Amino acid sequence: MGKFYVTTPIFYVNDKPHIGTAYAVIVADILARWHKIKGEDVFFLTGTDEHGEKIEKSAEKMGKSPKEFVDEIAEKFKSTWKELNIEYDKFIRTTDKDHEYAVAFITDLINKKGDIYKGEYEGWYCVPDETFLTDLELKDGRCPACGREVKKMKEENYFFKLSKYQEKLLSLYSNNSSFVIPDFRLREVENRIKEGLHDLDITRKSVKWGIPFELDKSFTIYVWLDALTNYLSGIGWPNNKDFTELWSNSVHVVGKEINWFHSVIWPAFLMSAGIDPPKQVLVHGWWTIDGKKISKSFGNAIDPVDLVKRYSSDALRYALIKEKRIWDDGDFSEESLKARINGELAADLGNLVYRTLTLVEKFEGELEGTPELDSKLKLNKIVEAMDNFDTYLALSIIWDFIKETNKYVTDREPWKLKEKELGNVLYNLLEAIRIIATLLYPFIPHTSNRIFSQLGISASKLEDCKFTEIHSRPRKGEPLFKKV
RNA sequence: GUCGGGGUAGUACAGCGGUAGUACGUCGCCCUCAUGAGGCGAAGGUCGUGAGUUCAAAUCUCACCCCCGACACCA
Repeated sequence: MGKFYVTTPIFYVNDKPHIGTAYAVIVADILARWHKIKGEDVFFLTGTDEHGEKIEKSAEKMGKSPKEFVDEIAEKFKSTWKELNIEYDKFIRTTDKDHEYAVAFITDLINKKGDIYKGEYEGWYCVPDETFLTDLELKDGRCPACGREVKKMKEENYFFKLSKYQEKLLSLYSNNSSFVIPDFRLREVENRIKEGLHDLDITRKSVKWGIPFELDKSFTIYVWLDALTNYLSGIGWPNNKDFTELWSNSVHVVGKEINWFHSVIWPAFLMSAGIDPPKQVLVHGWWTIDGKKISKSFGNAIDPVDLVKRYSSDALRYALIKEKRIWDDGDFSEESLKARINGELAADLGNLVYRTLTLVEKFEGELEGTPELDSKLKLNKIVEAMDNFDTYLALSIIWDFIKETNKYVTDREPWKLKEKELGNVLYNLLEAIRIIATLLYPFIPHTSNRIFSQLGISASKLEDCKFTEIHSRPRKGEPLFKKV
């Protein structure tokens, strides 16, 4: 049986979940469920990144210990994912003991390889951002990220020999052109590497809230070596010996701002530790809200839980996927969400199921016939699109089939038919709906399950997406979507 | 600044060498099983600007303008 391992970024607990974080998790959930209906053995990992000075300070500001603080926020993330109907297998926290063990372990492997050295950093440091900066990076003498003052620093630090892996990384990309999806993100990273890599600082001296750096206890491990290792510790590395089967089928869903860390730094760490790189990094684009960038502080950072409560998790999931391709940027607006609920979910899909089941309930004959709609189903194209992570295209092709099915109703005018002729049309409609519900399951699982239940059947798999025989007696239920 | 993406119908996008397409919106028609749902049709674009290559350019080349992103802790 095939395996599939999908991860989301682990989210920094200094912030609440918003539409952007929710998006990465929804994409991963859709991929996970897609592989499940393909009959594969799936593992879906998400979690939270909980170390660092910012967390320490935020906790202090709220009069809490860092541990109390991160416990609370981790719960907030978990409950949000529950609202969004996210079916993850494990929620990892970087404060988990087994994760901390794995980080110490990989650090040791990298050190034994001779890739860690003590060096001296001289330059600028932005305290609130915990970031070292070069002269070039400063903007008007200030931190380019936050605009605050920087101070001159001369500090000993530990470095990872990233520069040593320049050629190896480039050959990883040329031997595996789909390592980073989409390809322009691979080129972006490739070009930057060709400009030259410099070694990476991997420790912090001033930060207490972190994993101790075993080589020198006066330091803690800085974010990337800690956070990235979650993808291994999440599936039981280093003690789980058969983690390789999952690992060789792994996909990291990440935002474009952290592509560099996942496509360059992470494989370099792994090469150093003697572990294969993940199979693929899927880089998603960003959302604007009503045309404006998501502001970190407040304002337009829409709460996904609020949207779910006012509409539904399926409506939100559908709208986010139907709005843009994964790697594109796009705009989210409640207006467009409503338009999709009314025009697509309610009118195309909901109404199709409802009108069909009304006809079925009035009909007393046999639900059997000859497949007539099967030629309209472009199953291969859907599978191909999904395998290329083009969820947008896949969903569009499924929707074409829904439209064809509605057209079939108009063309065959079942309200004028009776007996065998009517039974044949209803047979075609019910089988089409069953297949539609199956294909939509990864995207809108709750709705699919409601359709299955109205059809009187249990959930079906991708291999069942063909016209067969009907053995159940469907019963009409509530409309799937109400207009808003 | 360097690198990358983009600029196509009112809006969102696809097409990437051979008579400009899809969805939504707008307008008209048909249907009545259905959630005022469904189906059909029409209007609407000098494809960012300028030059070049070609029998032929949204598509290739060059220059320019504008928008967005990455540049080492923004999902």
